[in-house]
Order: sequence, then structure tokens, then C-alpha cells
Amino acid sequence: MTYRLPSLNTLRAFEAAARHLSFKTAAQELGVTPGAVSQQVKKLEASLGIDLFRRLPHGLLLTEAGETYLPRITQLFEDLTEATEEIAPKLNAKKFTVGLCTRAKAALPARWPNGGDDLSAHVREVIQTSNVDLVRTGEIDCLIQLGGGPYGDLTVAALAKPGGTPLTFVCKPALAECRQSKAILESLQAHVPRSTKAEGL
Amino acid sequence: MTYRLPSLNTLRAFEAAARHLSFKTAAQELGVTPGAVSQQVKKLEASLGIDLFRRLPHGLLLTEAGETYLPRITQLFEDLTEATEEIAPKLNAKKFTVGLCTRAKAALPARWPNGGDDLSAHVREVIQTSNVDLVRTGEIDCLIQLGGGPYGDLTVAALAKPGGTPLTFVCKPALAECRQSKAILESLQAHVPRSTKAEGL
DNA sequence: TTGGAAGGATGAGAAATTCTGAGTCTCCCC
DNA sequence: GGGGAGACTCAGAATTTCTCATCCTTCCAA
Repeated sequence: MTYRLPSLNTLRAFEAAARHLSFKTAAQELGVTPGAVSQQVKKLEASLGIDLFRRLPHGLLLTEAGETYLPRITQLFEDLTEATEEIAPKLNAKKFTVGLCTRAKAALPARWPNGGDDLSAHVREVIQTSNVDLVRTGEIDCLIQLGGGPYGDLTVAALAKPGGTPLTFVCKPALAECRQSKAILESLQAHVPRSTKAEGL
Repeated sequence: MTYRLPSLNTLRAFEAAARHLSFKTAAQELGVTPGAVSQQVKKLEASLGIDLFRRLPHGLLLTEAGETYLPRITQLFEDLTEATEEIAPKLNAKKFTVGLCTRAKAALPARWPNGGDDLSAHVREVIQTSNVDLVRTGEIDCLIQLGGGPYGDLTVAALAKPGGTPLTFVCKPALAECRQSKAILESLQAHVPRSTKAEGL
């Protein structure tokens, strides 16, 4: 029995676009251009023979079919993530290589990321740099700097520092929600006033 | 969010290979070469960082991780099929694997099912065989042969060929009315005289 | 012991798919 | 009317995937 399923990768484009109701934002999350998302979604719609989105002049709306499909596809990806982590816990255990610029380093406790917080489970190495391109190349997983951004293709979380440039955390969109990012952000928040905001997501 | 999921298409190769415990058979089901399946599975294993199969001298065995993964991935594809059929009921998600016996092949145009009729939307693969048991096991969805039948448990449509053994189309009753069967029968009828009849239904 | 068959691995090149980048269009808002 | 946003299109580039040919190991039979 061979099933003619939709090309699985087009489902990723659909799922992200439907969640954001925007090809552009979905593209940022997926790390591709909006054109690519548009083409993938179009391909999915063609293979299903139905429309999933209503293209409005300013933005998107899901069709009835799209509304029905989205939660099931989202669930699918969650199941896959769960099943995958179950057999390959290493994936989640990946430790971050962190870029830290000189001024951000000065704004943090001397021995950060060691010391009070235990980030050893999430951070493999800290490199002194302020080059955001290293995030793009993957040489570092995130960059902590003072100010900077927004970068269209990267996710930025800014930790407001009253009366000064905010400390910012930059990473690829795909890494924004992972536990490593969360742990690092949490640690950073413990050392600067609260009130964070995310841009470019 | 979708942090480093395995490339979704490699999961197809894994799922088929694990079900058959054979790259070769999986390749037949997927309509590609064994080398392609081997490469896809290897890629999946590399991306997960663990082995899913134990390669034995004569065949495959799942590792413990593979055993755990398989039912969850199979379930995933079933869920996807179900969700997809729900929103696109017109789409019968399955492409047929067709069995064609040598003599029936000779009675059809040389390039059938390609050529004039476009059966590519309904036929995944054509296998040369005259073994009706493959229909029962589901390894093929229908069998086209000269004569044969009736088979109590299978549906047979015979396309009369004046002065010769009729060309017959054999499938499970459940598949007799689906669009794939209809499209194939229609194509067959275009190449032999009319007057069909169904038995065993 | 040898030869053949079966199944998987491998690697180069071909084929197919997917992505990018530039340009276009429509609509909204000022 | 003009500028901005977001989606679409298309050609070509980049990447991925597949095929094809070949190799390797093991099993089995003579």
C-alpha cells in the first residue's frame, strides 16, 4: 500500500505560515525567503487540490480546510518531536556555543555563565565576539551583546536595562524556543531588570 | 519550535524499510532504488546520531531505538493520511502498484501505462508478475493478466477480447470502485474491445 | 572449496527539487 | 499621490535526492 501523501516538507511551510498567518514571518522562522514559503504552500495546495489560505491584500486568512488542517498538522510535528527526542535525547542535549561581546561581559557577573547559575548543562563554550554573522553561520548558537538588531533573519530578545543600552540575546529563529535558549535567557534575566521583548520573530 | 527535526522525507524511507525489514522491498514500495533508501536511512541515522538498523549479512534488524521509533512514525503517517483525507476527501491518497503479467503486457501498447493515457496520477509502479496472491497480501493493488479467476475473495473485471482470452483486472473488492481502478480500467478498455463484466463482487 | 545469488554500501554524476533575488502587483495609510 | 507591506512570479542558482555501476560480505549448493 503506497500512500500519496503531501510532500512532507511542504507541511512545514504550511504549519509555520498558518501559525503566523504570514508567509514573511514563517519564512523567518524557517530560515528561508518568503518566496520559498509561498512556493511550498502553493505546491501543497496544488497537491491537495484545495486552497488552504485566503490571500488578502494585507495578510492571510485560513480557509475552512486550513483551519481544520492546522491543528492536526501542528499535533503531528509535536508528536514527531516527542518521538524523536525519546529515542535521540542527544539532540536536545546539545550544548550551546555562546558568543559574548566585551561590553556585555562587563555587564554580567565576572564568572558568568558559571557561578550562581548552573548553565554547564546548556553551555559548552563562551567565545568573545560581537560578530552577529557567526550566528548565521552556526559557528555560535547565540550572541549576547549590548543593543544591536533587529536583524530581519534572526530572533532578538532584549532585556531592558534602565538608563542604558539593553542586553540582547540573538539566535536563529529555530533555536529561539529551545531549552538552551530559555535557560540562558533566564540566567540573563536574573542579572538585569526584567521586561524583555522579542523582535524579528 | 521545530528544532532540528529529522528531514521528514527520510522518515518515509525509514518507515518503509523498518516495516519490510528490507531496503530492497522498501525501495519497491517507494518506487526508488535500494541505494536511495539506503542513503536516506543513513542520513536519518546521522541526523539523529543513533543507529536505527542493525545491518546483518542477510537482511536487517531494528535496533532498540528503531523498535521504539517505528510504531510512532507509522502512526504519524496514518494520522497524516487521515487528516489529509478529511480536508481533501476528493483525494484518494493512494497510488496503485500494478501487477502486469507478461502476456497481458504483450497485449497492451508497448509503453503502457505511459504514453497516450496519463495514468501517472493513479499508478505508482508496475511490477511484472502473474501471482494473484500479491493482490491478497497488498503488495500490489491490482493485477492485470490474461484470463484467470474467478477468485472468490477478489473482484475480477474481464475485458472481452474476441477470439482470445480476455484481459482481466483483479483487485480487492474494497478497491473495485475507487478512482484508481476506474482510471486503469478505462485505459484498458481503450485498448481492447468493450463489454466488460465483473465477477466475485 | 568454489561459484552464484542476495542484499546492503558506496561514490560519481544526473536529475529533480527547492531556494534566492529581482521585479511586479495590490492594497492600505498618510 | 506616494510610500510601505506583503504576496506572487520567474529565471537561474544551489542543494538535495536519485540512479547506475560496482564492490563487499554472507549464505548456500554442488
